[in-house]
Amino acid sequence: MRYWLMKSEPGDCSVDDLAAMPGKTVAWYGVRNYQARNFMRDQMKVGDQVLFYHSNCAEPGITGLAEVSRLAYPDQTQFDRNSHYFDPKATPETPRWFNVDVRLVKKVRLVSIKELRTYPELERMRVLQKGNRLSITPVDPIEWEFILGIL
DNA sequence: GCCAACGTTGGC
DNA sequence: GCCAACGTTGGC
Repeated sequence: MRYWLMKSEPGDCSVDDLAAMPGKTVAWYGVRNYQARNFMRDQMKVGDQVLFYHSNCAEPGITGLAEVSRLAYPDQTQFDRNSHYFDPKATPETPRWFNVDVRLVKKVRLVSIKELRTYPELERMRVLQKGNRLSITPVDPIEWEFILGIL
């Protein structure tokens, strides 16, 4: 089993939005970065554990624990002409973008990026590295355990 | 709103 | 295949 951190803009889908979804589950559509896509398509398994992270907002940080609830399948928005995520180069026969489903396990207290930076144990986390923009990053099991310990 | 960092695009 | 230009991300 692997561990991940997945960024979501709260204006788009906050942890409370996720909690209100049927089955507390959301399709993680809209990823248009190949590295992030490859993580979902090639590595994520049902049951993988996820840190749900609010990005691009007033208080960025971890706000929930979640898990992968469905293996990657073609992102439906790539075929939708009216979608912001429409990709003219993608076809149902040769889809380019994939997404998993993510289910909220539980909401947690906000662990801000500022707080995360205070722990030497977490200084190697991808999300804390300068210039990091990747919306999906692997989390070391040691880091996962440490974070569970401070919730 | 700023801007550094990074990814993608496309002309050559 | 190079690389300048452009677009996006996301903390601040």
